[in-house]
Amino acid sequence: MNANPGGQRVTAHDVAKRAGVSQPTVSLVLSRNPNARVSPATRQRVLEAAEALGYRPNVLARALVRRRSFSLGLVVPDLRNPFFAEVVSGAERVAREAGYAVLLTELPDPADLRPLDALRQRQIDGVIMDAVGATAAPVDALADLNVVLVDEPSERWPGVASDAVGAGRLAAEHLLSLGHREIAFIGPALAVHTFRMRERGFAQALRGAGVALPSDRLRRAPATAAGGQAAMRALLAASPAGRARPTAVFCANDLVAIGALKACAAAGLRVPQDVSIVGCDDIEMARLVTPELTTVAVPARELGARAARMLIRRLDASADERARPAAPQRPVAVRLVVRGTTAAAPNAAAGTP
Amino acid sequence: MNANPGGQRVTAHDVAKRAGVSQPTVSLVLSRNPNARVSPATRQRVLEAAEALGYRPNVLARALVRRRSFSLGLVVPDLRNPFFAEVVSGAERVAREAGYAVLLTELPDPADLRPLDALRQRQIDGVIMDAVGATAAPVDALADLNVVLVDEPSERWPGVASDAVGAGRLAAEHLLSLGHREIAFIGPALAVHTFRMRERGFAQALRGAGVALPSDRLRRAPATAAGGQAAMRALLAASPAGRARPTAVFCANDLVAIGALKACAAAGLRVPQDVSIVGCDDIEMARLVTPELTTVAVPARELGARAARMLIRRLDASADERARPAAPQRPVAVRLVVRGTTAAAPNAAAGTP
DNA sequence: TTGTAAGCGTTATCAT
DNA sequence: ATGATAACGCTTACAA
Repeated sequence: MNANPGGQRVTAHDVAKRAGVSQPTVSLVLSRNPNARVSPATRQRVLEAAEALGYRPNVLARALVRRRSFSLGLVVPDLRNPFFAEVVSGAERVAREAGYAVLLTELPDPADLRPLDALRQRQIDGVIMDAVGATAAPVDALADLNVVLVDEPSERWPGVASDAVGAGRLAAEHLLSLGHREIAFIGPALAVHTFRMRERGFAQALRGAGVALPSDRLRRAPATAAGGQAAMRALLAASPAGRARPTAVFCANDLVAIGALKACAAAGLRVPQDVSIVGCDDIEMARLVTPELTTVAVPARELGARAARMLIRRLDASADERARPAAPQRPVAVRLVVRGTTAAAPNAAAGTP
Repeated sequence: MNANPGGQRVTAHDVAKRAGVSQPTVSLVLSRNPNARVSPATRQRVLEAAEALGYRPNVLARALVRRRSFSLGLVVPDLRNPFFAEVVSGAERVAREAGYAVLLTELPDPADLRPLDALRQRQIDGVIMDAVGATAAPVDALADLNVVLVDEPSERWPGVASDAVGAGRLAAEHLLSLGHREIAFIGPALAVHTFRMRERGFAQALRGAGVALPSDRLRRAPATAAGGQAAMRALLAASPAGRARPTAVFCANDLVAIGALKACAAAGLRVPQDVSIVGCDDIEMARLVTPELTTVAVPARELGARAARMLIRRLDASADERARPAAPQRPVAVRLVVRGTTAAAPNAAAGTP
């Protein structure tokens, strides 16, 4: 059983026979560098024979002898997160157009690194890893593998990242320019680098403008809609105590912001009249909620595309080039997208930047 | 250059040398069926040597000789569509746990089938294709390939599908039971089978209850939020003519429904008091809009998982088993999820089923 | 310019 | 029970 389930019948040998040449000649004309010179006549015959037989080279065999599989691993925690889906989509497109196959794997449990091993056994030329807290565990699971990290800086491996500090700053400047002074932040614990930087950029910009971000206005929550909802609820509940309710909130990503938006609606607060909300990422969903979410757009797809390009460039480079650390990349620019969830602070003259 | 970019140093040969056995013996003890008998002593030595050297078999070499790559193609039109992302996620998990690699490729242009060829050259054992209108073009691009289709019935290849007719029926019954009689439908052109069936189930159930679905209440629109928004706007604009405005709308998927929801908000209509909306799919977004979307849940992840299981089962089957058409699968069940966008019809006693 | 020979790292079929 | 030996389909010297 299992005789040839994959299909694939005709080999370079068959083509050679039909063209009346030797098998290596077929290889020479079909796959190799253009400087391998072969007489136009035989080249023609080989091409015709290949065409006639519908020959498709066996990439696995080629990989075996060339020790290069032209395939890339692509590792994300969870494809259902729209941000990761964008990254994957961008990376896949670049890889495909460069002739690389993409071996996709989710890494639901960052402690279980067997998926990485499976990729290595398949002789991937390199791997793109997104937000897997790569700083910690995988050090030896990734040993002697060409790695490019997305949104997770590392001394050991090159990577691409968005301008997370800038994202936080943009959000802060926007809210400040609308006259907000009572401002809160909702974001996850500091483990994930990108979130940490967004928070830092935001806090710095506030501080620079002389606006405080006291600890009771800094809520930690999982980077999900449910997390944002709960945090916003807590924020609103806590406020009556002494201080005024915040008039604006920056959320570490759009899902959190959308959760916060729901919490406001549930509490009978109007957005943006009573409270302004700014998200981050600009996932599709941001345009689908009502009011549409003001957010900082992070080009996730471009991030994935860049990661793939960087990895492929490194693979094409010589071994010693690859050995020395890559020049740090400029972070990918982000931009503020003003939509419907932000407005001038209540009881304050706007436009005082 | 390009010397060994993939890593991978130690081979079965190295293990054999260290264990003092022949290389095939290593293969025998490590990879093969348990009925291959080898003395406990040598087995032990081989295992130790492999462990010590950190040996990882080269799956490509294995694939070459076994003519079985243990890798699957996974083809979707667009990963950024959350429904497809779910399908991919489900399929990937099953494949991974069964020891298969997943070669993911987007097929942005259904007319350009080169990505399929790239997969075939990599000797995939089979391929899962989602909603690629597989009925038309790919017939020979998929020739002698093990194919499983998702949500696209075909006489030629087996597949998995959700109960699309049932989805439409559930939506209709829900609206009817709420007392709605002035009902509209928004969906894309009839090319995609699943959408066609949802529409059919919906229309049939209405007809069965003696409720008409006149052509001016059947709007065609792309299966996107923008499409739904435009269609809903048109629906509201057209209504004043003679007939009463519809009190309820069923949308072919959640994105369309969310667009419709936005159009209602823009028109100053309250949902669900003035108009009820039902979506289909139950993507995450459905719970994030306000009010939360009533919808028919389609287990997309389960769909992907089933497709992978079906494909793998076929691959494990004998060639002649595979030759005869697979028994048609029961469609995956769907279920109504009542949330906030549906309510009793205005000016009508509810609960008259 | 082209054919011959060797080998990539496995598995599979034999002997022994 | 284990070791030679021959594939698998291709690329890459090296001869001719």
